[in-house]
Amino acid sequence: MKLQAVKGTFDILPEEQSKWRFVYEVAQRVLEHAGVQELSPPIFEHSEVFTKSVGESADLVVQKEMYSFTDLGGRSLTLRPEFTAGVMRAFIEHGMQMCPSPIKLWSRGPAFRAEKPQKGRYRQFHQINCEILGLKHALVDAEAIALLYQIFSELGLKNLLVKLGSVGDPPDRKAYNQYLREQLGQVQDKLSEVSRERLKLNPMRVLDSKDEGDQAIVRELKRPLDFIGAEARAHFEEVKSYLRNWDIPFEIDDSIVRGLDYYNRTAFEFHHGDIGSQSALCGGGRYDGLVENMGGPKTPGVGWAFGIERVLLALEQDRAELPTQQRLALFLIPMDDEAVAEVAKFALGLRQRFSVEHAYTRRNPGKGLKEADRAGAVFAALRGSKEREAGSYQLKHLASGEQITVSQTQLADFLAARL
RNA sequence: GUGGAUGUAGCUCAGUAGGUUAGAGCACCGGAUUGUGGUUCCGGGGGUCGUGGGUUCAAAUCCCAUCAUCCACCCCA
Repeated sequence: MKLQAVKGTFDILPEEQSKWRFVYEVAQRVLEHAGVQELSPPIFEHSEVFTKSVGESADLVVQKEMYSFTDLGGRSLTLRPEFTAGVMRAFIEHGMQMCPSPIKLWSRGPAFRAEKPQKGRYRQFHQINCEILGLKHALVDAEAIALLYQIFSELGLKNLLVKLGSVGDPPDRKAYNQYLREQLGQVQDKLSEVSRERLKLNPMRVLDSKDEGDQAIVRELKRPLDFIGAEARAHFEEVKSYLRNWDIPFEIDDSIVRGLDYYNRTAFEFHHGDIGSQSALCGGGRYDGLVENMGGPKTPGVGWAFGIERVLLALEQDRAELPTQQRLALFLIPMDDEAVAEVAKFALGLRQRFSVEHAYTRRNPGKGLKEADRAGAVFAALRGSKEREAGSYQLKHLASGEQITVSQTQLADFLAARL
């Protein structure tokens, strides 16, 4: 059988690297300018790190999508399906609650879920994650959203849709779930099969149903927002007023829900108009109970993560200008055997300042220049017996064809002036 | 997990009423052109037609299975 990448995984090829770096660089700049520090947790953790964090209702769904294995020491380990749990574990393990609040942490890298692959949905995918811990203020929720908005804007994304909602505090959710069970329970036989299933596990997910019959029923019901308590409502209003004040456009989604138990109050998603069924670029929200759930000190927090694959898809869809590979500055062409060693040594010195490649065997000028073109070089420099006598190179600007003789001692400075 | 589409050269794709040696464009290599490139012209290499079975005198083509990709659903920490 021919070897190939595992289902749902892919190679990032050399010509694609620059756009990935672009996303990392923009995110890093925006986040670090805001005092967010990078924390890199391991790619795998004890399985309990993830099972503890997700809560019970999600167990069934979530566990079968995790890549878990037993190592040689008999430990049950899991490849991270997301960043939050690992970051929280690190936060607790290193006693970071002692740091001045808020503690802002970001992470990047691959994560793993055993889902059925599709465009924009892979088994190894890549995320940039951000958590702001230690404060309950609405200002922090707004800042988290603002950071994300700034990253997406600087990347050049258009057609962005920011959806904002609130899932309230735990008692509010309990009350709403109770309400849904009562209301939907009465019309159970009119619901789609999928929704009946959801009704058992997580009634709020019925609101997401795409079935038209379900939608008709759901439209008559009260929304999660109708159930949130006074404090959560005040918090929500405050988040909105910050965002308005900062000119960050958003729309209220009164039925926004979260798959996991640990979320409370603010929940948000960023969507992009047209990248197929996987339109969510990012999800995030507040999770005041999480750190405590995981055995740490009571610590409020807000976080988000976005998927790089989907953001790149969205950028392509928007025809955003992405940086291309950095061009090679100079390609050295040895025209006789003696020159091969000369250009190789010359290149070593020049590489302190420029990107320089050379041919590894003798070339006649025609071949050499063709090769320089293919390497994408800005300049080519030819070296043969005449140049050796003069201690020089024939330096050629490939785009214009302009060519001059430059002494080898001055070539670096000449290049620096012209690039 | 459910339903559907697709799979032929490195890439994009032709090629099926089953029938010599499976094609094109791009890319690659060589030559025209041994001290000056990108154009042009000529030539060349590269395929067990995703894989495995089956039907047949004969399969890229028909049937079954399997793997992979894509689309919708599902899920989405």
